[in-house]
Order: sequence, then structure tokens, then C-alpha cells
Amino acid sequence: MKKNKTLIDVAAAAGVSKMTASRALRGSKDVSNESKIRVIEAAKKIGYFGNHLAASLSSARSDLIGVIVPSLTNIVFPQVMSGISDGLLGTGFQPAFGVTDYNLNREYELVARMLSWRPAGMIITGMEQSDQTRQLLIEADIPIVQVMDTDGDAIDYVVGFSHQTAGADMAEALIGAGRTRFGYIGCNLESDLRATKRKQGFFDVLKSHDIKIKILLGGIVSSVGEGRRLTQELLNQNPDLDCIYFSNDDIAFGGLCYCIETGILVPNLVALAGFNGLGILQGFPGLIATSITQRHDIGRVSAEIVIQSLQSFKQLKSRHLQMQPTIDLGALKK
Amino acid sequence: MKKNKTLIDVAAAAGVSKMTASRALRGSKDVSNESKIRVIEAAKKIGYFGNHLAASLSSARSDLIGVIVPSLTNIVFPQVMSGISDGLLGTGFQPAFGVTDYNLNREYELVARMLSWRPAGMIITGMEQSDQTRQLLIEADIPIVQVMDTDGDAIDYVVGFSHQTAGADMAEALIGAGRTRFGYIGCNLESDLRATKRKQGFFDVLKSHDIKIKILLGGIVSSVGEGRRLTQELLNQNPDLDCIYFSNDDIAFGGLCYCIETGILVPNLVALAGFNGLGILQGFPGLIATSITQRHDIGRVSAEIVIQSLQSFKQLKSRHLQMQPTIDLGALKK
DNA sequence: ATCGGTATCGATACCGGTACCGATACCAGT
DNA sequence: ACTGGTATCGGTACCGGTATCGATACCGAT
Repeated sequence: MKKNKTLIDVAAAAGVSKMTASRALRGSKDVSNESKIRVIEAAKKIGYFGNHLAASLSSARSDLIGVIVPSLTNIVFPQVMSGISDGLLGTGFQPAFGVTDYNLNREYELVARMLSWRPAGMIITGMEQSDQTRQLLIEADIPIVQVMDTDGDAIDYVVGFSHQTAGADMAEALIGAGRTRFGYIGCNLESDLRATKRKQGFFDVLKSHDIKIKILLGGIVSSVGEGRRLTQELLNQNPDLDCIYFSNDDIAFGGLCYCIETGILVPNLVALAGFNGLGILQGFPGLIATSITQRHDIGRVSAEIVIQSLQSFKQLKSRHLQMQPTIDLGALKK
Repeated sequence: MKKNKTLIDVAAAAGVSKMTASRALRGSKDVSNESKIRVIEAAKKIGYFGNHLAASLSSARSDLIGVIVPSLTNIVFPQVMSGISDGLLGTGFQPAFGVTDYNLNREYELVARMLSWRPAGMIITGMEQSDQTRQLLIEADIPIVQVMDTDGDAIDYVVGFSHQTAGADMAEALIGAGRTRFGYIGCNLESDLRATKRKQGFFDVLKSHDIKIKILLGGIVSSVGEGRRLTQELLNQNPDLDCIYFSNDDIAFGGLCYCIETGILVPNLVALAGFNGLGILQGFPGLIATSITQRHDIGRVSAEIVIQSLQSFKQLKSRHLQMQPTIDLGALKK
């Protein structure tokens, strides 16, 4: 008797019809209290768990929220996913995650595949989907939330911040702290479009101040070890730099490790700046300037937006939730 | 015309029957090349993407592999998930992730919910499911892989390593390196049963050598900052320690940061040992001893096992894949 | 001309639920 | 006694696919 139990089995065990069993299990009110209890106990007894496939197909709605992120190895995205998970907790909706590996074709495949499960909504990272992908999402006619980034054309809802502005703000802050000889270290910029936007914002400000900048680009893996290696290389070639902006906190921290080990005073001699406000920075509190982003909140809020959009027939007032990373200069502020 | 396209729409557009359209899109061979092409083009033209709900319901099989992890904020699990994602790539199967937050009730709910989507297989973290949960998984009659841990009773397949042994091995290695005055720092041990097993293995060996150990337990967040704080506290109270074992690399690294900042020589004066072999350790190569685990491989292999188990009717030879973390003592080895 | 075999296709019956509508019983009000 | 309303339930028709089997056409072989 390996076969999965169906609603009919439950109904038979409870001595009612399939419909009554269905209503009882879903808490519909057209059932007497007595038979509701009988059905629920019967279901528990025979080990019945529903069939979402049939239920969703029949009711033309599902409780899935599709979530698409570019990467799992960058801790930032699991944190967003965690926020989504929390935001969905207790709502009856469930996230379904997909990973694109920064690949637009894979993103398209993934979106198509997700939509074929008829999710109730979608949360997708970034603003740079292909036209094909956008078309799919628009025609799906469900709430779509693009997260993490606000620089670009929105499909529907947007929750995030401007990376361009974040980069610019950090440049202003570092200049304001008296730094003049800048270096930049970045990894994976071809794929990580948001890091590229920060770089752009940063460079624009330096340019407007007529400040030159030494650039060193690394490979596709953005890691502490890579940051360490790149920093050594950049400082060896440009010993006079007094500030380095990194594409994120991981490689910035690698740079810090190199400086500490070789006795280069941070931030007195060289200031280091990263992005995200990762927990790793607490290893040496205050030594790395960073823009603190609300990854978890972005996830939670975007989940809440999907739910609200599904529940209220009237649309939400604002479809564009702009957040503001807070700059933490640490020991650099004077 | 917002309505989603169905197979009937495709069939009409291609001038064939629903069945022929279905066969054409799935690459079945009972279709002429001519009409296959017509159907595929029609589908593309009207923007048809299938309905997995209907397809899975009808064919009584789905291409979903349920994956259950305890946490997303601990980088280790996203790495496992990434491995699963890679292992499933190109197989036509898709992972569906769920997070339990180390909560057994939530794990049960999650498993039940996942099973109601009729997944083709399940990958679940750890060996300590509740009886109720195990019952569900067993009755589901699909391949189940428990990952990361091998200490306990298997449900079906197991891919991982013994945390007990890993802890014991590290203890032997540190003793072999001449350390005699031990401390232990751990976080979140109530929930993180695998960390507890490592601690147990570690303690057992020390006991067999008649070595005492100073214990300091932290809160539920296992982070670099927490490791730093706890290390300071432990060393202040026990300045004579010459070795500290941490429940993982994150807090070990926090400890290292503290030692470096305060000029405590590592590993000469105090040896630090963690667990996992995280990339973060490359900030100061060789200063922290660790057990390098194959998170990504565990994910990939477990995905492959599920697929193989589904494809071959004969069962795989071994249902128990025991891996072996490699101990890296770094600068400590003499 | 008849036959069997193969290639191609369509009609029908499901898969396991839910939406919808109709049936029944029972009660109070006139 | 008859009517109308409410509470509770069951029958039926789907949802959008796939499995299965039968129908048709066309071929070469007898």
C-alpha cells in the first residue's frame, strides 16, 4: 500500500463525500463542526498530505513565490533569500528559489520554468533582464518585484537602492575625509552589473573633482584571498595611494588583511572602502569604510509587497521603494 | 487577452490536435518532422510555456528535487545548495529549496509541504529528523539523501562525513602538534547538532589523554564579531591557554583578528582551530588550523545520486557515501 | 487485390483536486 | 399546511496536461 493517499481515501475514512472532506481540510465554513473534526482526524490517521499539483491546477492559483538570484556563493543573496523566507513565513506562501549564475540565457530558462509552475508572484534580482525575459514576466500578469537595484526600467515593483548613487556617495565621503590618491580594485565586473554601477558612480565623482584613479581588475571569483592578492599588487605598483575602493567588502577585507600583515597602517596611511556592511568587517571594527545595505530587509519587504499586492485588489500606492545605504566611515571620520 | 496560453491554443495555431502538439513539444517520436516544426514554431510565436502543474499531475511524476537546509545565513549551506544546483544542471530536474531555521516543527511542515508537490526526490540536511518527519519521507517512496552528516540512522542514501570523527581527528592533530592547554569556544550548539558532535568527538579525545579544557559558549549567532568577543573573554580569564578549538571557521577567524590586534602570536603562543576550510581563512593564510570539508561536492554528488537512483531501476551499490575532511594545520605543522 | 506492418495522428479517459450549483433537512413565521 | 431561509452536504464539470488505444494512410510483399 505504497500509493499516496488521496482526498477520496480521507473522505471514505471519515464517511463523508470528497467535497466535504475538501472543505473541512481547507477550513471552509460550509461544514458542520462535527464532520470537520472527523475529516481532520481521518486525514491525520491515514497520513494524508494534499496534492498541491492538483489543488493549484484546479483553483488556477498557487502559493508559490518564484525567487531568482544570480548567485549563492556571494553571501549577500542568501541574506536576501533569508529575508524573503522570513517575510513569507506564516502567510501560506512559499518561496521557490532559482540561481542564474549571472547568465542571461539561464535566467530566461529559469523564468520560463518558474512561470510554468504558475507562481503567485515573482521576485527577481536586478533590473537587467533580457527583453525576452521581461516579456515573459509582463505577460504572466502576476506581481513582479525587482530587488537590490533601482537603476533602470522597472517591470512592476522595485525594492532596492541605486548602486550608482551608492558609489558616488562613497566617493564624496572619502574625498570629504581628505583622501586624494585613489585606487580601485574590482572582481567579476563583467557579470556583476551592480558592482559596475557603483564603480561608475564612484568614478564620475572623482572625475568631477579631477582626481585620477589607478585601476586593478581581478578574476571572476570575488574572495578575501583575491582581495589580498590584488591589494598587494596594486600597492606595490602604486605605493603612494592613500585610498582604495573595492567592489565589495570581501575583497576589501582581503586588502585589509594584507595591510595589517605588512604593517601598513589602515586607515591612517591607506584608507580602504568596500560595500555591503558584511559581518566579516567586525573582525577589525572600524578599519574598513563601507556602505551598509539592508539585504535582509529588502528581501522581507519585497515578500510583503508581493503578498499585499495579491491580497488587496487595489494597487499599492508606490511601486518603487528606494532604500538608502548608510555610509560607515569607521575610524576614518574625523 | 491576458489569459495564459494552453496547449490547445498551440494546437490550433499549428493546425493539429492537442495530442500531436503535446508530443511535438516533448520530442516524442510519433510525430512527423513537418508537424513537429510547425508546432514548435507556433508555440514560440504565441509565447506558450507549459504548465508543470498539469503535466506533473497527469504524468504522476515531477522534475522537482526538494532540498531542505537549516539556514541560509551560514555560508556553508548555500555552498551545498550551489553544488546541488550544479549537479542538477542539464538533467531536466530542478531544485526547490526550503529553510528550517534549525526548527524541527518547521522542518516537518516543510517536508509535508514539499511532498505535496510530489517531488521526484529529496535532499535533506542532517540525520536528526523527528520520527514524524522520517515517516513522511519513508512513505513518500522517492529517493531521499541525507547530507553533511553520517552520524546516525540513515533513511535512505547518505552523503557526508562524521562530525564526531572530524572533531576527534582535530584533537589528535593538535595534541600531536604539542598543544596541552586547551580552550573551546562554540556558538549555537543547542541548534547546530553537527557542531555539537564535533565538540563531542574533540572532548572525548582530550579526555582519553587526560587533558582538561576550558569552555566558553556564545549566543545563537555564529559570527566573526562574536568569535572575536568570546576569544577576548576566554583568553582574559585563561591567559595560559595554548590552543583554542572553535565550533567553526567564522568565529575562529574572529578569534584570530583579536589575537592579531592585541599582538598575541598565532600559532606560536596560541594555536587556533576551526572547521570547514572557508575562503575567509585566506585573509591570513596558514594561521588557523581547520578541517577542510567538500561542501560543494557533497551537494553535487547528492544531486547525482538522486538522478541515478531515479534513472536506473537497479539500486546503487552503496547507499552510504562517507567523505573525509582533510585537516590543514597550516603554520602549526612542524 | 489482399494483407500485414509502420508511421502518424486524434479521441477518450484519466490525474486529484476545487468551483459551482443543486439537493436535502430542518426550523421559524404566517 | 405552506412558504422561505439557513446550514450542510453531494454531484458534476472542469483545470491543462499525458497515457493509451484505436483509426487512418501508405507502403511493399504475397
